[in-house]
Amino acid sequence: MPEEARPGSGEQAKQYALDQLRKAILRGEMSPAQRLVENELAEQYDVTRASIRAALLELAAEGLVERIRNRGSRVRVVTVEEAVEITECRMALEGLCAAKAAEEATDAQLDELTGLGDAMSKAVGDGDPLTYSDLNHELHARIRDISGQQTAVTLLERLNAQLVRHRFQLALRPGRSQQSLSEHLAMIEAIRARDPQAAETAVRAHLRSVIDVLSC
Amino acid sequence: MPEEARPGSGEQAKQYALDQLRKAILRGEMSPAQRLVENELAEQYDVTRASIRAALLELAAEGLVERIRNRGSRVRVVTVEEAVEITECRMALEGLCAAKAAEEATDAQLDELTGLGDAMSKAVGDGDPLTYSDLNHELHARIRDISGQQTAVTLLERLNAQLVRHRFQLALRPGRSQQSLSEHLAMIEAIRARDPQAAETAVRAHLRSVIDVLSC
DNA sequence: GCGAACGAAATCGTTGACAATTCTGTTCGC
DNA sequence: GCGAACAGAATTGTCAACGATTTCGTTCGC
Repeated sequence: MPEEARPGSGEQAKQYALDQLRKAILRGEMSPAQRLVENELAEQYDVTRASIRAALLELAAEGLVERIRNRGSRVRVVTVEEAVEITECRMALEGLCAAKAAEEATDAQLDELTGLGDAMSKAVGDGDPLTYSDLNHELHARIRDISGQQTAVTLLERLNAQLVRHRFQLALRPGRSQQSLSEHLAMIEAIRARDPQAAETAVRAHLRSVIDVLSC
Repeated sequence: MPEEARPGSGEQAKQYALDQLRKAILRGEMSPAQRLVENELAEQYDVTRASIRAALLELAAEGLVERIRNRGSRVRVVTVEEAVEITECRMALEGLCAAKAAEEATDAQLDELTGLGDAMSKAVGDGDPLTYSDLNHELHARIRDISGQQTAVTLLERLNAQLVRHRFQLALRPGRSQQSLSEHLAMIEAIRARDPQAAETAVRAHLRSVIDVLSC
């Protein structure tokens, strides 16, 4: 355990604890369903229990941890059924974002998407599923940002955070990258054509295929 | 101010404070952008400041209040632009719910929707926009529930809570009820026909028209 | 030997006080 | 008269201790 003191004293303890905890959960450093005891975390991160408590409350609102009255907190375990539900919601919301992105993207932004597509093609060609997975995530994030739909962006970021554990599984399936790649390229092409309807359809088709892979 | 003591001592103070505050905000008892001072609220609801604090944190996560570091909390003011964004997200998510509802509704549930439609027609015929607005809300809620998509239901409930203030405005526009009614009846008809595609389209058309009314 | 009541340990919920930050009204210098 | 520095008040953020609830191991009765 590193137990390093936190850097700037001006930094707020609760925010620090929140960031550290979220990072740890997203990195998968907490095993699923692991108990999160407030006292232990307080000592580990060198903040008071009240700060940990506030952070855990916020993480619970984000859906990353589960709190049970007088019984403590655990990292939330997302079942396959929930992962499917979450992906269905992503389908709806990312479809919206893609349509708006197709309408509002600047030429520079379109070039950026094209570049991402090329990098993804290369990663698949090189047989590098980890890099591909990262680029995959970056592409979805860029489309969200380009849409300018702040409400949808916030919702999607929360939803995605809950899927970290299922993402690994998905990325490493043999043959998955190839299919995924063509779907992603279709998304990019539709946005480049500034065709909202086609962009939405492409994103939905892609996430539909993610759901199919998830549920088997 | 009633300043009544809370009923069961076994009830958790934070939960009590959270419920009371949420209710007060949803009822519009807090004027927009009103400052929410932790000490005042603590005294008003007869709980400690820590409980109020935890409740405010949770409400902030729900998007009902806004917190600024060292400056306090206010009830969040939803601009028209944000209301449009929120309604766009509703369009995506309620479209999903309607499609699933069309697939999974039982006969009894379909009858219930039909009954709601009849009541809505009657309310419009009677020129009773308030009752109509309530039924409107109930219909959307029932469709959500029937879909069984718990993730979408949770997201939608949060989004809807943020729109309370804009709902009144909308309901009282002259002639609005008639158009809204026909859109709602179309939604019900599509679900009764167990046609997911049509149901989604109908819901989207309805919310698209809500957006049009909102933005002018 | 087995189940139910009991008690100790662990953990969360709550409390009141203290420290840090921000805002506001005032005064000083120009 | 006007803007900047300053002190005071108000408010939030943090802390350590106390009280309540749940859990788990133990013992008692049958």
